[in-house]
This record gives sequence, structure tokens and C-alpha cells, in this order.
Amino acid sequence: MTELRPVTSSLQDYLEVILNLSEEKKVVRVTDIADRLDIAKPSVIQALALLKEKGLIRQNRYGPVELTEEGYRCAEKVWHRHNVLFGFLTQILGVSPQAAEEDACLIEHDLSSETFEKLISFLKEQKIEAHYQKRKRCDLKAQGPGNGGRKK
Amino acid sequence: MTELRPVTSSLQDYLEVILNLSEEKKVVRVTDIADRLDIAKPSVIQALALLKEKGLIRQNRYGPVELTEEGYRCAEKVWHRHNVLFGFLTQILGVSPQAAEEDACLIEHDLSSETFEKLISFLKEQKIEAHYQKRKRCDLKAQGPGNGGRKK
DNA sequence: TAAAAATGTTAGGATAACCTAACATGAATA
DNA sequence: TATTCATGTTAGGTTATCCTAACATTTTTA
Repeated sequence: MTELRPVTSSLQDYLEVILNLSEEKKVVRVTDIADRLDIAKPSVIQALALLKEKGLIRQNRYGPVELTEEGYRCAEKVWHRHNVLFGFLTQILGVSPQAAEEDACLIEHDLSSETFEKLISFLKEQKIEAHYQKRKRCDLKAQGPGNGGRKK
Repeated sequence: MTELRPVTSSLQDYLEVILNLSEEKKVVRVTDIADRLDIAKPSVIQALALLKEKGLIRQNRYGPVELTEEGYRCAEKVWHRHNVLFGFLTQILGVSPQAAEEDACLIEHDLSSETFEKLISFLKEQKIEAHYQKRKRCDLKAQGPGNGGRKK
């Protein structure tokens, strides 16, 4: 009876973006999410319907989008992973912020917990506290045409 | 007129497995690929059809599968990335071989060239030549029920 | 060599994640 | 307030990647 399907990478991306947007502005709307992810609005609507089913967001018809407690926890987790990766890529490997941002987005969902734990330990040993420095996702778009988006 | 679609992550996985299998045995067959990837044979057939279209493999009806020159180059590239990642994860981060194997598989297709270059430089600095130590994919299955496969 | 087993293929479906076009609603404004 | 415009939604597709069931071919073996 409960939702059986997992929270896919794609859905995690939506949660992450909703979290970021809600830190930037009072209310988060479908259009904001669509713009940020560079995805058509109907696709966003469809994804939001799934997130609602799973109890991760709340949204009334034509209303703004909000994370539930559980949705917030889930989004924070992904965002934390994102920051760990971003910190590692930029500060240890010296990857450019643009590439690091994109790469972090791509792999943040996939890596095992084990690898994440080891990565965090490694960063601590190197006295890198990168994972505490939160960055806003919007920085990405501001950094020029990095083609971080999807749509053709 | 030429093949327009890209060689997706999934197709790269097939090429990689074909490369590995062809180093292990005289001929590579549909069943071998299906077993290794834990994917149903019809799915393999379908993927092989696409790889043929792109000129990356050769296969006659009911016959064995072979990489073309281009297919071989493509497979080698992915396999090299796999090994770089595996080396980094196990030797720098201390991740277990099982988790490293799975994680490498998941992200080998996604990371930017920039990140790969930096990663290779980093490994060189650390005197780690991990990317030269080729491992056979089959090691994975031998390492117990790591659930590296896909099928339910 | 005929039957059985293994292997390869075709046909038809499902699901996730996108899309465009058309329509509905709500907010801004002339 | 009537119109316009931004925003949200529905309906109906498309593509990639997987699946099962049924069938065809090849290989093995009794």
C-alpha cells in the first residue's frame, strides 16, 4: 500500500533543488524548479506528483512547493554528499568549480556509503573542511555557459 | 545517415564486458555477456544490435561477438577509466575492493575528462600506478554475493 | 542420427524520465 | 472589471533500457 518505488537519482535532484531554492526565496514554485533544472514544466509536475506520493513534498494545486520533514532530511543528505564531492574535487584534485559542480551532480547519487565515509575521513585528515562550506546551486548558472543543464 | 545516437553508459558497459570476456576466453557469446552483466539475453541482443549499427562490434546470426577496431578503442578507454577509479578508491581512500568495483562501474561513464586527468596526475604524485594494474571484471563475482548485479 | 539441452532470436510489454501542444487558473494591469 | 500574461496542469508522445514468453537454431549426447 505504501509507495514501493525508490527515490531515484532524478527525484533526488528535484529534492536537492527544492532545498536550494527554499533557502534562496520565500516560496518555491514549479517554474523555479523547471528553470533551475532546465527541464520542461510538465516534467516537473510529473516528478512532483511522485514526490507527493512518497510524502517528501507538499503542494496544493497551483500552490508553492514545500519539503516535508522527511523530504528535507533526504534533500539534506544528497546536498551534503554534493558538497563533500565538490570539496574533494576542487580542493584535493584541483578541478575547476564548473566541472566539479557538474561531476558532483552526476555521481552524488551513485557512490556507496562506504566510499563516502572514506572520502570524508580523507578530507578530515587533509584538514579540508570543504563539506561545511555550503554553496548555492545557483552559483553554477552564474559561472557562464557551462552547459550544466540538460535540455538540448 | 550515420548513427546519430551516442554510445550511452549502458552500451559502454557492454563494450567493457566484451573486452574483458575476450581476454578470458576464445570467443564471446551472448550468454556470456548476459551472465556477466546479469541481464536477460534478449536485452543483450538488443544492445548488440545497436553496437553493430554503430560499427563497434561484429556478430553474425548465432555467432560469437567481436569488437571492431573502434569498438576496442572505446572499450579500452572505459576500462582504463575503470581502473583509475578502482585504484584511487582502494589505494588512496582504502575502500574495499567490492565497493570500489561497484562504485567505479557506476561513475566511470560520467566524470568529466578534466576530473580524470586530475585524478591521474594525483595518482602519479602519490606514486600509485594503480591504473596499470589490470584487473579482470570476473574477480567481482568471485568475491562473494556483493550484489554487484542488476536483475532482481 | 534423433532427442535433449543449450544458445540465440523475435515479439510484445513495462517503466522512468523526458518532451510538446493545448488548456486552465490566478495575478497583474489597462 | 475585463483583459492579458505568467504560471500550473493534462493529455498524449518518445526514447532508453530493461523484462518474459515463445520460438528458432545449434550443439551435445544417448
